[in-house]
Amino acid sequence: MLDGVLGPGARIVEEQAAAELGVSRHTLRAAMRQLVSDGLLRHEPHRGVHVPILTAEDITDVFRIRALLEHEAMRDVASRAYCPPDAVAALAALESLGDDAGWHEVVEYDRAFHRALIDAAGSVRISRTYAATEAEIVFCLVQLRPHYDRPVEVAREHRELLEPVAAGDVRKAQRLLDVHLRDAERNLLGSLPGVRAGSVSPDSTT
Amino acid sequence: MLDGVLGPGARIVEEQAAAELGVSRHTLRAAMRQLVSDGLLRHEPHRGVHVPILTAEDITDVFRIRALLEHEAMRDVASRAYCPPDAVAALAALESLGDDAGWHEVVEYDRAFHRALIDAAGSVRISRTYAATEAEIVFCLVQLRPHYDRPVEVAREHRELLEPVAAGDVRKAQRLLDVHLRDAERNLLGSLPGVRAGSVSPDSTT
DNA sequence: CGAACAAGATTGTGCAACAATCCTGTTGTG
DNA sequence: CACAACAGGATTGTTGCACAATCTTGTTCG
Repeated sequence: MLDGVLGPGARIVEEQAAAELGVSRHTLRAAMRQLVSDGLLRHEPHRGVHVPILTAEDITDVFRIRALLEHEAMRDVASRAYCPPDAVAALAALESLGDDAGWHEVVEYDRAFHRALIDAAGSVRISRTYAATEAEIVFCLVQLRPHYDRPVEVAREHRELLEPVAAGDVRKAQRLLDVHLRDAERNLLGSLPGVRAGSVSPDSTT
Repeated sequence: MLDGVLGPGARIVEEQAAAELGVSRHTLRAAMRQLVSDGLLRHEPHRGVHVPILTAEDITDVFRIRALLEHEAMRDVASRAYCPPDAVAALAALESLGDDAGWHEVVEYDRAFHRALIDAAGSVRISRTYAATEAEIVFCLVQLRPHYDRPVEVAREHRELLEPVAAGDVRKAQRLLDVHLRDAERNLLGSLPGVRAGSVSPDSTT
């Protein structure tokens, strides 16, 4: 629905958006309610909904709960030395990607890999929470368009991540996951503009 | 909205419920969507929403993510030796309760205590996730009405929990929290009826 | 120049209606 | 009698229009 076509901070006007999407206002409101509860939109009473502007704190916070969930899943999976088939498939897809692969493809398989790990933990509530977090993660990616490594690099890193899982080496798996997530967070924070154009608060020099 | 008046498994018919609450179907659907996203109701397309029936797996799952969130918050708070004022207040309220205090009051302050700990971790997403989990926890409590200790017992346990937090003893705080949560889970699982009356599946002896 | 005010825009909610889908009881057939 | 097809009612999903509540904006007046 808003895979990049709506800039951060953009306001969504119900009637206009409903007409654009060819649905009723009620239906649109229902859909937006869903997105608001997923954290993809912000809602203020009588002031409409708008695309949130990500701050460094937001990114840090997203990665905090992401790390929490993934570490739990990793501990669970690695302690059983269970290698999720979906993760293997995603890894294979990642490795088959050439250097000319699009950014979108890499992100897609990267997501699939991590999601496979999460789902393998066998908790519907962890999966559900991660789904919401994942939505915010791709939201970060869409807004920030960070630097990303060549597919072969990404694939190598994930293969290294999957190795100790299959071997049942919990400690090593956790350590690698920690590095992996910290790298991703740093990558995102690095591409965060210091001040977004047009939104400087002119309070001090009135 | 459904603090016990709606039994587990009960189906909610939109028109009827809307009339009862004196609101429009749209407003009711919006409210139910919210509750569904919070896990308090289940929704199946074209088949309406109904109050979920809790299984042992559900309780285990709820407590799994609850433990995850609380341990993270506990680690954060205890490592700073920070004693959340709201938790202290909740504890004081808990200690002022006599043995004749109602079940509802005890639960209320118990919730406030744990929520204070979570909020003190300073992550809006962790707080948000915990809010959803908390909703399911009280849902468990409402459905199962488990045995609960005398208020003075509950207060003592929470005071013991808060002590190492203030002292900055992360390890001890985590250990006590672990015991606390396992006890609560066991308590709930114990009060889970083996087979709920009226919903036995008559598949085997047709 | 700033505050009160009015007009317009937008959201929040309601009512009535209809298509799509599900559930249930009936009917016809072997 | 058992069973499948079918028709009817019930319920959900969506739509359109309407109006009150609230916010925003531009204007006027002191």
